[in-house]
Amino acid sequence: MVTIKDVAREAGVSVATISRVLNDNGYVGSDTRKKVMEAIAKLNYSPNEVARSLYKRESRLIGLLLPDITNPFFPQLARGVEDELSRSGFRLLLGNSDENVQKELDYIQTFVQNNVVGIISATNHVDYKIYDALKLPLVLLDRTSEDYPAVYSDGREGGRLAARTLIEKGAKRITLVKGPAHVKPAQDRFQGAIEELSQADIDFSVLSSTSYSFEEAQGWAEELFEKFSDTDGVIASNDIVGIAIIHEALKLGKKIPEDLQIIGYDDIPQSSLCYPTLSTIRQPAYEMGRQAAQLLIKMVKKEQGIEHTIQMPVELVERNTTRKE
Amino acid sequence: MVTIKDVAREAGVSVATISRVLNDNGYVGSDTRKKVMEAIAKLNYSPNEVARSLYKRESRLIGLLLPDITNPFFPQLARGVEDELSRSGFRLLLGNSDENVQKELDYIQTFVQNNVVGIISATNHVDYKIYDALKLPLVLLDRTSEDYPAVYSDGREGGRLAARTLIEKGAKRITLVKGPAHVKPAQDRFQGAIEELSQADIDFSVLSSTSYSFEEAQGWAEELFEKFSDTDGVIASNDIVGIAIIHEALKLGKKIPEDLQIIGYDDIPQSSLCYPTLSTIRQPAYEMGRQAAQLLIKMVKKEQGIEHTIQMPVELVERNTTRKE
DNA sequence: TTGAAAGCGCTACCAT
DNA sequence: ATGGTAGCGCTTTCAA
Repeated sequence: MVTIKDVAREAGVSVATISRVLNDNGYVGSDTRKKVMEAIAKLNYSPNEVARSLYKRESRLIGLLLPDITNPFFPQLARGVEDELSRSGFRLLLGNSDENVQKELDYIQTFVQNNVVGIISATNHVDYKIYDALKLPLVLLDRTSEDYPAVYSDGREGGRLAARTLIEKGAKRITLVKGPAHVKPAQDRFQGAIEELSQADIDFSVLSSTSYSFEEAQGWAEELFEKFSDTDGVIASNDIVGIAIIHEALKLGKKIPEDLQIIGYDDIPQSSLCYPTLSTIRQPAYEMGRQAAQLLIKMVKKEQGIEHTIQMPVELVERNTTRKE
Repeated sequence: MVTIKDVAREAGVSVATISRVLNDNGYVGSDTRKKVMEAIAKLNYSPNEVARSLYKRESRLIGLLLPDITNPFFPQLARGVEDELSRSGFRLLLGNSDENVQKELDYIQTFVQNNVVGIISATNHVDYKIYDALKLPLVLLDRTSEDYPAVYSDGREGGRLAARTLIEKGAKRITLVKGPAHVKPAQDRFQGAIEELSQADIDFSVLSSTSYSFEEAQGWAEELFEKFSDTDGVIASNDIVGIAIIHEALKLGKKIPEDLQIIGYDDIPQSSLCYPTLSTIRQPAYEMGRQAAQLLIKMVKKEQGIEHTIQMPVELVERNTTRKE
């Protein structure tokens, strides 16, 4: 390992001088600077971030906590975060919590132990106490909060929009699939849908799905048609479930969207690749990730007048599981 | 921040003693140990990993370099890596390279600067020189290599299997979709398929797709049917492309699998959720991630008799885009 | 404009 | 069995 001392020796100056040119502060004579630059290049030196971090008590690392990167909504978020972060030279320490408080605690702890300069958390099973004790800038992602800065999309409006769309397009016996109770955004969209549905002259039923995993989605879909076989409009708790429902409906010989309309939530990439393509409420996941990263960076830099929460708009994406006019 | 000194003061012993109980080495009297434990608990102390890392010249961090977490094959890999790594107390520094050599270099550099104890790389646009200079344990993932330890699945056999399956199931005019030339595993499966196809009495054509992105997959699908409209069997370069092809075929009114059989590659989660469900060659992505992590950990621990490469088996998953006997 | 040296929090060696 | 202390690689005073 080549250290600052080696560079100092090579350039014939002190380590203090090397540090000055590295960080571009303090006075350095132009010929001295040149010598130093040459030595750095010659030895192919790059400073040890760990030593830096120890002294300054802060690294260039940011902790990102996700429920599960394997759920197709999150890679987009993660990518948005990373792209924005790396523009400012920050790197990502990644953890999957599986909505498990213990794992969440463990990750938060190692983030702190590694001097991360801030944390972005997209978990739902949040134990507030963890975060209250934290001295670090924190941004909640895909999650509303009055207590902490947060970036999320308008779930209630999304739910309303989904319901309104199905109503307008003539569905008469709507089934609303509710997501897991502990997942806050799932509840928001559910409430929004209920609201809209309640105001309309329309029959509807609620099916409760308690997870979002691929494996179980098919189970919910089967259950849905067993319990509500005559439904002609389904508001899915998210796109994964929506796609599973398409699948199951076709298996049962239903015509989409003639017999049955389906609307999903999220607009994950595969929603435009399934058949028929899934109409859905789009959350701008990548953009949400970017915004969260931007917000966090501002907090880290202690900029003034930072937004406390950023609500992103949702949007109806009409594809082929809903009727054209 | 509470440091080892605070704990020492609280417990009325020296920092050396604290360090001993922390690392469980050297002699510590049982009552002293007890006092120390109490002080640690009382102050809610947890050691600064950065200071540790600086002294020991190695952290508990591992760098994971992926082409793009947004591609649905990779979250599985990443999760396998993480789950295995975290069992041994390691944490993940994550980077997406976009197959861009400069980004790859940047990430590798910051990995090193942060004292990572090893690197797992799943990139294809590898600049060997980067890795040659590395003093760190390195495992290549989803990638064959004679020069470095690697974990990958048997792409050639996978390609053969895909072709054999279509031939056996009676496809007569097969179209083979070739993946991007710079993606090594894509070439392996392509070669395998060519091999098998060449040995059979069968007509086939090759369509070259130069990317794997969702956005472009549809384009390849359209192109495929423009150029080879009478094909009755498609070997897709991966599942994303396979799903796009299903989609396009249905749009054109083709019956699957009667008129057209399709076989994908990877077995990403959504392949069992599309309609009809996609027959495919499964790569055990999660397991590959785990194996890579295990291998790396062994290297880090300098265990003896470590495998140099691990080839994982591929497997035909028969679903509904191929005919039943 | 430059250098010497203290110190970030920890580990490990050498004393005792 | 325990304590003192040097030193990991760096940044930042303070002096010169």
